[in-house]
Amino acid sequence: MPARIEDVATHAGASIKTVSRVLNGLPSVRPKLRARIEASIRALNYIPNPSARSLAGNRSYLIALLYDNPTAGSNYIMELIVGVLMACKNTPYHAVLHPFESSDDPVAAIDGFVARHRPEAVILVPPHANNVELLQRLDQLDIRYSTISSKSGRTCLDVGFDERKAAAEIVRHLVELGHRRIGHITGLKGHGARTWRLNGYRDALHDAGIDFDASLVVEGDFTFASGIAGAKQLLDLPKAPTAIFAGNDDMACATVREAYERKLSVPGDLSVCGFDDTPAALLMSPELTTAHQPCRAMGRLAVEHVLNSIGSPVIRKKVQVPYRVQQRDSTAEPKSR
Amino acid sequence: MPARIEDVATHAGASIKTVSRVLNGLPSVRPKLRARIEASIRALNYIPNPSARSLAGNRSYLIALLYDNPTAGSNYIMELIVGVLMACKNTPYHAVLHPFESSDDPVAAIDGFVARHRPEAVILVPPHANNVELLQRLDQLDIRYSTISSKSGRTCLDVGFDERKAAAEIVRHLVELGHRRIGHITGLKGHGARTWRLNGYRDALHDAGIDFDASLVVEGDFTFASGIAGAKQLLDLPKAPTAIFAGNDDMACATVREAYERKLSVPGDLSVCGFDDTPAALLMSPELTTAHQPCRAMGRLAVEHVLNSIGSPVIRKKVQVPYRVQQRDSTAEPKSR
DNA sequence: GTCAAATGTTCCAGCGCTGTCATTTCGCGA
DNA sequence: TCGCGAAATGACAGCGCTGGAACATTTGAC
Repeated sequence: MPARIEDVATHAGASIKTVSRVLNGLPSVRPKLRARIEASIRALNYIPNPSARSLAGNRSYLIALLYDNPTAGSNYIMELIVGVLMACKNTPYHAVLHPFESSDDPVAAIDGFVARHRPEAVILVPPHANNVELLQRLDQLDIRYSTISSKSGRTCLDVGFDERKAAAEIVRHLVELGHRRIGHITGLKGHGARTWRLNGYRDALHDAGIDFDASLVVEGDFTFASGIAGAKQLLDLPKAPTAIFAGNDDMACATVREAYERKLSVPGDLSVCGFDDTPAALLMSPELTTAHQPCRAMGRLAVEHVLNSIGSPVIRKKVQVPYRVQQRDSTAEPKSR
Repeated sequence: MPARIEDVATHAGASIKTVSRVLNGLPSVRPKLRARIEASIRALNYIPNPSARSLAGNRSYLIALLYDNPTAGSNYIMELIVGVLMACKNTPYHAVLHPFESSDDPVAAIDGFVARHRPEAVILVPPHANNVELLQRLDQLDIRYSTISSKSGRTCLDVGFDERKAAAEIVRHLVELGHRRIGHITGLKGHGARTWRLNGYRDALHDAGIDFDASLVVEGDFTFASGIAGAKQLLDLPKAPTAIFAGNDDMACATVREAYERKLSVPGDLSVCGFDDTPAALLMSPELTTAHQPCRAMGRLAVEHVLNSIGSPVIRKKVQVPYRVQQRDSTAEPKSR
């Protein structure tokens, strides 16, 4: 049987309540007693019983991670999870994963989930992070949350990185290589990522004094299939682009595939870049030039910030983590300049 | 304030204890009363307080998923997690993820984890699933566990699929295309996957009446880098193979890369197949022929079986799920036959 | 119709901790 | 040295549920 708080109290010659104070980092314990109690805790290898703690304190010590049901290869979520778990490690909090379809009624899903687990904090990933109704419901329930890369302004606390600047940096890299006709396959409408990356693309063109050509921007939805369609559309253009900036890595892979189908070499005949730096970016041949999305850091920060905000009034702020553009082998000078 | 068990009892005109029996599926409640109580539960939208339940019943309702700290792109774990979460959905159990380095002292790590969370069941993924010391410790602690694809015979309950047969099927596919010189890049020593896949390779050669040629089998460790090294070694052979069966998809991707470096076309000059069917297999050009590893199903089954075994004596059995060989575009007839 | 066995129900204590509030101790100035 | 207010400490109830024992009711055999 593991040690209980009572055992620690006896061992340290203090009262249960005082031990509790030490455990919870409350003030009003003299340093000397505190040290003695801490020693007893270590000596007895005492670990508070989480259930008893939750019950008595009416707290769950739970952080929920809400994300869309991953279809396949959601490396993004996996990395985020790693970051979240790492951040929880040295806290009494513990993460509960809750994947759920954005197609279901999200507010009802939240209500059910909250009733069941009573999380003290929630972390939301797009698309849920963009769902204003959902965020409002959480505010109503007085549950602190932080979002990852939310495009919604009303978010309580958002962690992300400057996707617009990263996209611009990628496109600038293409411009510097000598490309003038640069295509873009966009992400899915409604996602912040779509807008930011598209805007970054436009920024870079503008900075380089290249006129925006609407025919060089085609609609995608972040899937491989949409990348194929987008690449076809761009490469069928009377004056095809010499480089394509795809809105994410999957669509970039699709673009490479379509280029190969047309016997175009990458990067010889066509430069391709993606966005996200998924593991596939390194497995591809050639390795994909892309922007590295710092998922682990974002997960970690989301946890740290949201835990800080528990018990405090709602703060609204945006936190940005550094990103990195990975120049690899899928981009090169255009053949004819 | 949410409803408590007492409210349900009052509402249904029964005692608290009887409601508790209904909640826990215990016998000794007349169908009529049971139905009335169930109606009250729904009417009041009652959900038992998990902390109170755990505290009073001295149970945690926790299933731990132990895995190695994923370096990157661990789609395998992600899919497993999805399966595990799905299986927990309609049980009172809830999953705790615990990634930890296999290089640390695993037994100490387990002891710490168990002390903190007191999981009622544990699911282990390789390499931890192969760690006999770890499994013994869990037996000592009287914690039921199930393993995924463990190569250890002493495992309590293992969920996997017939990797040997799957590998043989892949190699047979190459043989049927007309290949006679088929190379193999192995997995990391110590992993069951390495042995099973290698044995499957040998089985298929044997069945086809092709003599085993040790020079066609080179050491890999499941990483991309080792795949490059392995492919180099095989393609440098005086009589290079016309097809390479890599021990996993990452090494297959590396083989494709190395082929491209040498201006060999895939599958024209060299057929390549992998194993696992990671998302990258579909993003590659050409799409990779590979064996689909049914991770979700394995995660789900592991949960279901291990939950059944809680409270019962240890059962030792192996459960196998169906796999699927995905024939795609990275394999074709050899050029010269 | 009777009685014992079987089935179903109620009562009560207590799981291990925290919150409230009463009590003790301390530090400091007079 | 004493007295006082503030800080430190402790006693106790109770969080919501389950387990076991005691009690009540039903069932079935004769």
